[in-house]
Amino acid sequence: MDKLPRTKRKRLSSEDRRAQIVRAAIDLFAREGFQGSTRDLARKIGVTQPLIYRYFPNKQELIREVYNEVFVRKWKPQWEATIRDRSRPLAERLKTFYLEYTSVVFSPEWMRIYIYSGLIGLELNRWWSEFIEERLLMIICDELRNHYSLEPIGDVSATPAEMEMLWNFQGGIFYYGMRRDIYKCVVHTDFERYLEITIKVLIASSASLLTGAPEQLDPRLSPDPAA
Amino acid sequence: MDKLPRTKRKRLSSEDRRAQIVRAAIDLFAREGFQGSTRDLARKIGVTQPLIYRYFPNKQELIREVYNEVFVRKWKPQWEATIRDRSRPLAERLKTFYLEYTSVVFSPEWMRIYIYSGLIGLELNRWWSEFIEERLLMIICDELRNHYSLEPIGDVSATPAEMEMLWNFQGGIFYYGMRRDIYKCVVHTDFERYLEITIKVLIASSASLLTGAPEQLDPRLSPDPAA
DNA sequence: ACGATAAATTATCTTGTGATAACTAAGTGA
DNA sequence: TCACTTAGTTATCACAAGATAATTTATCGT
Repeated sequence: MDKLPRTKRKRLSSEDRRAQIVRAAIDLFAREGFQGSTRDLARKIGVTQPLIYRYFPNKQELIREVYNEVFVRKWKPQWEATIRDRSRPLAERLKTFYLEYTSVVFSPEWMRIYIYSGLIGLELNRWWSEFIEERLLMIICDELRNHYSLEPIGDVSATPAEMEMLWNFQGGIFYYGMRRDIYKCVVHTDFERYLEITIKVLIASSASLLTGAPEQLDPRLSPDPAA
Repeated sequence: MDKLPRTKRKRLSSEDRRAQIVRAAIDLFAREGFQGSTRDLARKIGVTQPLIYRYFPNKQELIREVYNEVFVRKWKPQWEATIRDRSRPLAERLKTFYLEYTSVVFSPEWMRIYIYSGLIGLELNRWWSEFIEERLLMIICDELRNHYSLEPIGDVSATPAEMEMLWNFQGGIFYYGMRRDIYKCVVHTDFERYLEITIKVLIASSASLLTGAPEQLDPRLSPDPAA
């Protein structure tokens, strides 16, 4: 069919070709799930299908590599420092972090592959949830406690109610992306606004959870919470 | 192989067989996604594979039937009345409804098929999201406004901020089920407790959204909010 | 320029799956 | 009881997909 010019078309270095295959695989699997065929994959990058098997012993290994690329390599350790930087207000730190985080996570590749893998039973999602819990939610929990001047997480571990509150927060953000980017639903506010609201709700609800003293939820509609 | 006794093994009525096929298909597709084969399906119910094609012209039609069974037929219109029943406190109505609702939705079949279909691009999920928005969130919005003695939704339509707040609430509940039943993560509180907390947060956050007056979030940890 | 190395292709095997057509036999009614 | 209807089976096709072996050829060091 569309045979591209034969000359100058071949012989990438081993590493380049491998990287190219992984990139194309991410795109393919995000679109069609892991049943996307190696033939389609090969066609996408203009090589023959058996070439894939020079770089990956089987399809499973290719899928595993896609995982690493899409999930593991995209988590920036510096994010943890951003959330912990107490020279800035907590709400601001959370907003900064989540804008960066979602700029990675709110992509069709990330979300679709995440979900496909969860359904296919590859235990990735549980692993990722545990990762999020340890590396993100625990830190936020710590900062929320600090915000209300309570003991850090090191001393008293997060309560079930705290964890669920944080998961509710995290889940809501994830679901916003699902509705907007996967289901293509109409969302009612842009993400930044959504984030502002939901962060305020988080901080306010932990107020009552932690101190028993409710805090103003939405400053827009009431006087400055300096009271 | 395991040929079952030949006698007395055949001739279900057309309707019974059809229903049996759909039931088995729900189970199969929930487990393996829509690429689950008609052969596996037939084997499950002990008939030959071509028999499926006496009841469904092709696999797509079978999938469509699975949809109807799993989603459309399981929504109970009376749920809407439950939420609207103003003789009971709003928090109580919401809890009652969501306990019933999640007794349907928090099943591997429902959730997995929901997600598979969303990824496969069968527009079901968008359709369902719109359904939820119209038949559930709008009603809750109405009741929240009534709770704070504001105009009903008929007069002033839901604001973007209200819709997102409600989606955050709904999404959090959905995500709880995902983590618990699909990803098999450890959840930190049982669902009933989670529901109580999240309903309180919803009502409290709409307080400030609607009236500007914050409400007590968690009565457990503070004095009676009669102050 | 040449020959070794390895990148890439061709040809092919096997298996699984959606789908169809022709045939078989269980139940039912006159 | 016999024939008619139809639930169910057998046999088979076409094709897509993972995987392998044998072969070809681009490229690079000498």
